[in-house]
Amino acid sequence: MARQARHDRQDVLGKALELFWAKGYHATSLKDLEVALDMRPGSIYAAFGSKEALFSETLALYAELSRTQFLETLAVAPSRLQGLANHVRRLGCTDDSGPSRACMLVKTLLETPDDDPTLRVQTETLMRGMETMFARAFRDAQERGEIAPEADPQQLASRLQVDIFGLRAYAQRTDSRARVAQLAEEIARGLEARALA
Amino acid sequence: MARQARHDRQDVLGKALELFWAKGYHATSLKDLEVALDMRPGSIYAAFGSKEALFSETLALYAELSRTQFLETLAVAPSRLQGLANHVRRLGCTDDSGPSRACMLVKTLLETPDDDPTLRVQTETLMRGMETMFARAFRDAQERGEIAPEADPQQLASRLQVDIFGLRAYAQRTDSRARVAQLAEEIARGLEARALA
DNA sequence: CTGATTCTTGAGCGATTGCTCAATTTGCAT
DNA sequence: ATGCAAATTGAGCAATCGCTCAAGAATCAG
Repeated sequence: MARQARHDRQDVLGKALELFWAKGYHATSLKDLEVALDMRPGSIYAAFGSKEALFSETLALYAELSRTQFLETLAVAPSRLQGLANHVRRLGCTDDSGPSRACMLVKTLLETPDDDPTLRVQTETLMRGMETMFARAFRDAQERGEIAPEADPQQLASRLQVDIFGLRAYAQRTDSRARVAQLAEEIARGLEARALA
Repeated sequence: MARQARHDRQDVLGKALELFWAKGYHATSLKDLEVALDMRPGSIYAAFGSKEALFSETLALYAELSRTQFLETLAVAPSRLQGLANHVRRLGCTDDSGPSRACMLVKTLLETPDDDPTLRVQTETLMRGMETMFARAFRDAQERGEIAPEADPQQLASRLQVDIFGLRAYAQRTDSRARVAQLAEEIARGLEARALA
């Protein structure tokens, strides 16, 4: 046996997430990371391989956290449709605690060149995963008779993702928390309006 | 008198727009610009002052073009509400001619750090201008009796901007033109559904 | 032509980028 | 204590970044 690592890997990833989420991939330098992670370049590269690989792990962590948050909201709600609506409401409450009001996946997608073979594919995959989760929730809602049987869960999921992408980009635009919350509320009500009876 | 400039300024700005829109501000290097503009660094700096200043002019041009495109669509339409709906439809038709499917303003907003004193403010201002234009169109529609008199034009404009931001980010995500067009159609129909009588 | 004026060039500046690696430090088993 | 192995360090590499400026090229008036 030998020396044990000074940092917990998950802690480090959390710190990196905060930084990358706030500044974006390109604008974050290794100097920034050295400070934020309290690690020297050698340690960072020993642990993660490259800046891109670290970012990649960070992005996966972000998606996992988002996923967990959504599933929690869904589990607590009295119905699937209510869960979906409350998820939107929750996204609209910009409690200023997060590193950015915008979605990290969207930020990454928009700053990744079309021909990037790695980050781009990963981002699209994670987004597709999110959408699939939404679609599943809508399908469940449908099977439970919450929404019309002729509705298309996949289509509803795409539409919801558009709304969420837009809402969070808009949240980055404006300083008015109230307006963002109002928009989230409107989107949420739009979902609830699909409820049967 | 003396030597005349080799390049037309508007042409150059157009080329720069194409590049910046496609790659984003950070990911575009001066080498890239030298190639795209067919200008050497000295000329670029003599003409525009700095990379950021050039980007800024480019962004303003983008906003102006967007504005023009919207007003044209609005002018052609049989009603204000139809014009707004058709604008969304037009955005959904990703003809692949543009440098990117996403909105350059959103791309810029999301890659600009919160504390950037220049680009950030400009981007927000241009976005606000867009929203105001939408609000005006909704107000006109209201005065013409196209939509309910108790509707809030400003709120409708915000909601529309959210949809557009989302739609175009989603367009960047997926390869399926058909789905993007379908989503645009759905958003457009949502607008038209507000029509009275 | 000459001179004046403006535009263009491109080598190269200092700073920063992502990253490497030999040297060092640390914690464990013995 | 001693030796070993793993973790950490930080000076510094090659490449690139945005950018400058003295020198050259081009176009006018005379």
